[in-house]
Amino acid sequence: MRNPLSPLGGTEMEVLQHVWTLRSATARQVYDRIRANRPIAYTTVMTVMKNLAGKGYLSYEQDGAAYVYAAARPPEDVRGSLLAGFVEKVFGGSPLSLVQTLVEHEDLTESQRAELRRLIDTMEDDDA
Amino acid sequence: MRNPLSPLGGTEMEVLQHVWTLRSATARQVYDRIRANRPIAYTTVMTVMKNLAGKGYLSYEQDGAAYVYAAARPPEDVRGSLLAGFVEKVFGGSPLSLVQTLVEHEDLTESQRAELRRLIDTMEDDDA
DNA sequence: ACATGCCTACTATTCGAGTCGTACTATCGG
DNA sequence: CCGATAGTACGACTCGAATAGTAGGCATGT
Repeated sequence: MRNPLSPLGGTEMEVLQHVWTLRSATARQVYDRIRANRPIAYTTVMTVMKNLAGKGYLSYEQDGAAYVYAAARPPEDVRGSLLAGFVEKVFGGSPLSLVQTLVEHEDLTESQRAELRRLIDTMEDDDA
Repeated sequence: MRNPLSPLGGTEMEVLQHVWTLRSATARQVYDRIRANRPIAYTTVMTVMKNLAGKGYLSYEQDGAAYVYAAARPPEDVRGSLLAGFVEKVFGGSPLSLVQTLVEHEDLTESQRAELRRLIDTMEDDDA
């Protein structure tokens, strides 16, 4: 795909999420966690993690026989980049359209909406 | 890609956006609009549009020699689905994390943030 | 009638994500 | 020292998105 909507595929994101959650993880750990949800081969997880390392999303260091992977870039940066691309390509660059769609499609609870408001208030306080 | 992050690629989204904007469009019209931004072959646009029709995103009817394409699904539905998948895969299913990242990474102007607040207020009014 | 131009149909190629198998290696308990 | 266990390296194959070339059809003006 010469022009992907996202530079990361579904499985790559899945692996990344697990590593982020665990802070640092071996292929085995990630494999076990994914396995809890769906079938996948151990070698597939390994390959994906190596690819992610090759793309600069993960770093690793050797611990005995195994590699221990950790985030090479702050999760928030990665999410931010992905989000920016998504807003651009799906919502024509309008973050507001995105939020509008979000509140219309996702069923937010009362408390979630309150939280959302708080978030925006905080943001405005920040640069006030 | 057996497990894509998004069911649509970058060029497919690009074409879709143009058709949505134009309400209905021929391959030629979309081709011209994309051409204004980057080089692409006319036949590529045709192929993509046909693919999108095959996937149920576009419909078409014959007008003389040419096909006129139009949205087969409401843009908001499509955006909603894509967004839901995105929230799930990139933000672990938390719309709030997404918004948080949004306000931190996108440089929103004062008026955009005000608009954002208004959006949420409206939402709460709606189901109150 | 015919060339010109625009359209479609069909086909092909490339590339990356996803998936996994096999073979090799290293570590550790006994 | 040796087998079992667990890890790595490497390679292979599929599929879909992206890209585009070529062939053929149908109008229209001269």
